[in-house]
Amino acid sequence: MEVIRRELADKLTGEVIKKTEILSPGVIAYPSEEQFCLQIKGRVIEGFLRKGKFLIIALSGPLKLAVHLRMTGTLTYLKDVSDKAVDKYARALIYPESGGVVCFSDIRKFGRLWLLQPGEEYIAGLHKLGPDWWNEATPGLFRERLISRPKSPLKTLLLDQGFLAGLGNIYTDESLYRACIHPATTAGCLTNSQIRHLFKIIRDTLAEGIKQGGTSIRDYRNAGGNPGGFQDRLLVYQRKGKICTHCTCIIQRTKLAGRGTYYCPGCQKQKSEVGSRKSE
DNA sequence: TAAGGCCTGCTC
DNA sequence: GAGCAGGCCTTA
Repeated sequence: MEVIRRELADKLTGEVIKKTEILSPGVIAYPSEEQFCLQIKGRVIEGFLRKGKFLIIALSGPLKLAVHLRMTGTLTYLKDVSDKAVDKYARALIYPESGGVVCFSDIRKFGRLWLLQPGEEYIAGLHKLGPDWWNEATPGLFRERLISRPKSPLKTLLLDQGFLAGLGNIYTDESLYRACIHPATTAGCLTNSQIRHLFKIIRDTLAEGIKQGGTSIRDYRNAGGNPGGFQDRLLVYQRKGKICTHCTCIIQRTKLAGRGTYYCPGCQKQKSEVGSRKSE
């Protein structure tokens, strides 16, 4: 989402919204489709913010357009408005006055848009988000929050958007692998130096993902409609049965916090027994 | 905290 | 046909 935010900010800041087409019922979470189209028309796009996995488009008024892509959503800016350019999973189209179209597509129909007045941020659940991993988190804050939930497994905490916002399943597994920490390790088991190390690894992993333009295992596309490159750099995620890049173990897949979870049984030892890598 | 639900498509 | 998928909400 950070990749998309940056691209859209470059292309669309200062544009005026001419009209909107809703192609799939239910894609507008709030307000009604009719009110959404009515209220958004003529607004100036003033800026692009992000909180966790939400994109927040600041509009004149002031209004906020919040977008969540969930699993398979994409938000692309197309210069060509013809039907050929808009894919069959397009759910909503937003037309800037100067041409082109912003296309919200979503195979699984989980993604949603909200048009919010000041004070209505809670309707999209924005108030439940913890500090953002990229913009707001600090090692001290991370430590403080880990201490408050000592019995929770790290996999659960890192995926919890109310704990700290922005990490999904891929970045969680990749970060824990890179930090040599088993995903079931409980927060209370970490030493201060491990906390600082994990914090740095998570930020580095996010930085690499952003630099690579995101992770396109299947459906993710950036705002230009192009795939990212981080999927080629994944070290554990979706590598079940393959050999660990650091030891001779086979990458395992299990289920934790209700999600498919990949780890190396050699590098990521369970709980109090923390793994290590001589090469690092 | 775990499971089910929302949806569709892909892989095995 | 079964199981899985970059997420998150509701219910039990």
